[in-house]
Amino acid sequence: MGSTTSSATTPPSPISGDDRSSPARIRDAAITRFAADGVDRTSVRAIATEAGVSAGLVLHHFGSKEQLRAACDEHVAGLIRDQKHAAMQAGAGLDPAAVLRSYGDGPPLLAYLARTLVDGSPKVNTLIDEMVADAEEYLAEGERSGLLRPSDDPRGRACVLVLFSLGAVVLHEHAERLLGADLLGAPDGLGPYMLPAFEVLAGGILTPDSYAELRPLLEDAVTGEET
Amino acid sequence: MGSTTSSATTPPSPISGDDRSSPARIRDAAITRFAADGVDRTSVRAIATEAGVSAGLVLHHFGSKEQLRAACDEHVAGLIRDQKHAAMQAGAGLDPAAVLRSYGDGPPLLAYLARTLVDGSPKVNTLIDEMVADAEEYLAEGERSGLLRPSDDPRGRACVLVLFSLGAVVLHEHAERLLGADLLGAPDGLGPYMLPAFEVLAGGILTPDSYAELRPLLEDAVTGEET
DNA sequence: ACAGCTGTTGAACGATGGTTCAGCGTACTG
DNA sequence: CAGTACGCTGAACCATCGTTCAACAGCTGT
Repeated sequence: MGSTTSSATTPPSPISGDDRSSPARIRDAAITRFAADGVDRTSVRAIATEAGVSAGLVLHHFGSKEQLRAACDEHVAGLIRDQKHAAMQAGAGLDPAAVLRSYGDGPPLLAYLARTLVDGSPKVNTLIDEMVADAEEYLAEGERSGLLRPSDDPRGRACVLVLFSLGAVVLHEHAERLLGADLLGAPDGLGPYMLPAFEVLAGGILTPDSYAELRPLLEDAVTGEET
Repeated sequence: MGSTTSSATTPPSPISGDDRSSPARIRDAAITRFAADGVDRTSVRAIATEAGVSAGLVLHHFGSKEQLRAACDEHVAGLIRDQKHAAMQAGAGLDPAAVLRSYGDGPPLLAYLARTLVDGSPKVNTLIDEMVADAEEYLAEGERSGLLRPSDDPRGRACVLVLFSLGAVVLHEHAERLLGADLLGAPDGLGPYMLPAFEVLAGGILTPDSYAELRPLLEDAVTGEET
């Protein structure tokens, strides 16, 4: 769009009110586009347009699309870590995705994470590992305080809870269609998902009697198959 | 690769022992490649190579890559429905993915489903809706028989359980890394995931006291935000 | 004022991929 | 045996995309 005739005092800040440096603008534009359309369906030119720069500048700053993607992974992982540590001071508990929904202004972190979780990325993998470790610690703490039931396999339980929570985030499109719940946005609109999820996770679905009855059956079935 | 000088009695069955018709071979090859690499990263030529035909024939039979993808969606959805109805005679219960793991010989249905769940497809969407409806029915039956706890929101509970189960399947790569569990293969190797998952889903993670205590808090928080 | 550096652009190149098409061989039909 | 239809191939076409490169503008130091 030609505002080429206007002022243009300095190369930076060519379009609207965004006075950050070009690399930062490009990185956030890439995160936004990657989150919305996926990495493969996003072209370097589309990122450049979103950032208000030329395609050449994107490659000039980041070398290649793959390196840009790696930079986005690292940046998002860092932001999520910061957000998480800030939330740990407060006391956001079990849901590892809860701490990310409050992030409103910047790039769409949860949507980017949902994409990257299925595409695969070493940086995000270690982030997930950290989430599991944090969850395990949280669960142990809740166990000590009498809030949570003890588990036969604390680490396994932490892994499963993280998988459940992030899996629902990855399937946010279906959660929207099935329940009308927006898992990516602000905590508003979470209710239709959060209430039944809490019911299931808090109290389970089995009656106490059938739990005691079915438990050894499953253990035998699984261990019997693993010979 | 010329075996053009040889026999070639009939155009079909050009390579190894696969006497199915070319469209069926192409469709299954596409399902395999789509499941392994994703739709975007799979070229028509790669599908043709996997099926042992030329790229032109793929488009000759299916019109376009997108129509081929739609045909794969429909075929996989049909196979899953058959598999599900066959399993309903037996009695495979809660886990909607369990019925698909037993499918060993044909194309990788679960892996294809995991890809398509995030890419989005109308055909698969209605399949998921059916899974939720089936799960709700199963849960109601278990409720009546005294096996399962009653729920304040039966449909919400069914949705959440399907989301958890399919979400874990979509994140099978992380389940493998975190737990060493293979969520796509045969029921062997499921143990490291299934045991803690059963523990969480069956009995919940909260102690009965804290459940009764926390429950109204969450309800107030959610409904209070939804004004 | 001159040289040099940095940020930036626009055009161009090579590769890949989806799609089209003319032609070839084989099987059925009259 | 002639003719038509069909399955199938290989080459070619065109768009898109990642990437490279020469050139340009503004700032900086001398």
